Amino acid sequence: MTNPDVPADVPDENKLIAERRGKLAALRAAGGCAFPNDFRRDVLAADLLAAYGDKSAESLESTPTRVRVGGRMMSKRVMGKASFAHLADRSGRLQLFLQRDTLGAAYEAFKTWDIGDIVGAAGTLFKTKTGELSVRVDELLLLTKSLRPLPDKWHGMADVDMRYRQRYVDLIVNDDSRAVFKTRTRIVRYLRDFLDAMDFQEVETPMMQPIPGGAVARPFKTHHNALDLDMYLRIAPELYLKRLVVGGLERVYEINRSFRNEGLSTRHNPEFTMLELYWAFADYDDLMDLVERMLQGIADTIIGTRTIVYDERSYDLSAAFKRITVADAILANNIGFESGKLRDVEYLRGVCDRLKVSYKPSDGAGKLQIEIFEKTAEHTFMEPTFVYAYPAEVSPLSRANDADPFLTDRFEFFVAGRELANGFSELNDPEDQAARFRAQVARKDAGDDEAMFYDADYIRALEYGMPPTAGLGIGIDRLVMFFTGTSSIRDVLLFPHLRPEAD
RNA sequence: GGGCCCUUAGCUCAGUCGGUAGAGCAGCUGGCUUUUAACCAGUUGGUCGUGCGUUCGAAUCGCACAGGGCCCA
Repeated sequence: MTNPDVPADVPDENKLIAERRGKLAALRAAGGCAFPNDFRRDVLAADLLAAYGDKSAESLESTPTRVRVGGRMMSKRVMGKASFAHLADRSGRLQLFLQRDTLGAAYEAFKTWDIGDIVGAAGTLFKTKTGELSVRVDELLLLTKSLRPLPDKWHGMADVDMRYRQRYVDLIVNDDSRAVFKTRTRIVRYLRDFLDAMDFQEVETPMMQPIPGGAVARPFKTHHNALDLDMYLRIAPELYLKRLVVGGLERVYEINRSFRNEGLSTRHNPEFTMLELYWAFADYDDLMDLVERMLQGIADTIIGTRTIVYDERSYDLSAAFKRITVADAILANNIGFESGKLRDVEYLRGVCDRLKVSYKPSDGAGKLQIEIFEKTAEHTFMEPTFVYAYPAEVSPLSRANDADPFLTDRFEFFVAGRELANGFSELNDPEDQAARFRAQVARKDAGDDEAMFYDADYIRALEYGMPPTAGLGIGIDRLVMFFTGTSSIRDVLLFPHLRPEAD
């Protein structure tokens, strides 16, 4: 019953693991290689199912097909002198049929193998009585012994905490988890193809920055020893990408991580992936059209339909997306709001008080408008909607509107009540930009630790002249959430950040 | 940060009124040459998240802590 080869020096270890460790020890003791790396497979499960799944049992018998397959054993059914097992490789699953009469000693060995072991097998294709394409195996090898038991084959791994902490187990066991990450990869691939086709150049800019810029957020701080220099993990690549536009790279983009020192939630991870692109000789109207085409393209190409179901609601991406100004959104969602007082600081403070929204004495009408907007309007945008004409006060990098400099030519894009994208015509007036940086520094001095730093080199770059440019940021994690129907950002991050595991 | 809920075998979960801990899967032993949540018989496995308390007696009641989930800010 108990295996005599179980080592004595792991007394506290789980019995199931000890059992498997004993089998591995026996394998080593028998000589030969316990972890061989000379088995080569010549085909994947899914390719076989696609090519031969529809063939009749007779045609498979009359023209025998030899295959070599390998993967993780996911199930094992021993019926005396014959057995079935399912093998999973990166493409899918395939059934093996094993008989003592053909395999001999290897068959007896197989009976001691465990679910989770990595095996290699060779044989010929056939169909079982129930019509499942299978391999009649005549060569069988154990390639990697698995020491830890996998979760219940039927229920899988349900504990969400464990799914995030031990993603490798989640990926082995949960097909839909694997599918989400496959879709994520394809969406990112699509975005690159889309932009490459428009002659955008993909670049990589610093993630460690002496002056963090490009967004309003609290940064992570770190230190470079050799330079004895405090540095920050970037909160956005924006200012570096626009330096490149100054340098003549008229169409650039970057898809990579930014870092913000904020709390964790179902919508926030401290590191997250953003697409940022900068497009010279274009404005924010062009960006809205581009976002529309991008999302429709993802729907068509990756999802296969423009009707996206998210959180039990369906969203049709076919029609042109709605467009509404921040001011109109406030008026539409605050009954009795006096439209003539949208820029009246005292009036806006009164509205904030009624809404129990906190604000700072230094907040102007623009900032107060956004507080009211975020509290009352933002979550109402279920259908895909561009909200535009953001106040200059909260848009320190956006170009002022020509007709009304209180506003900027900026939009944010919402769907399912969540912000997915932020775009604007870029501020390329170096004197205006310098003044806005000074205003941000004043906020920082007043205690706003999310306010921006003054970036003198960025001003210097603008002074060489940046062409009229439009810039866009898209949160890739949230985008993937929307298209995969997942409700937590942790479901679209392979290794989301969690509190450290207790001992 | 606040409120509510969860934590029991490797996994998925039961556990009544406070009275010495249960199932299925996995494992182990035996049987079974076309099964597919294979089947049949037998069987091993527990710091009931951690600590303190109430009690003759705590998985169960109370308090604190840890981790997680949902809602709110």
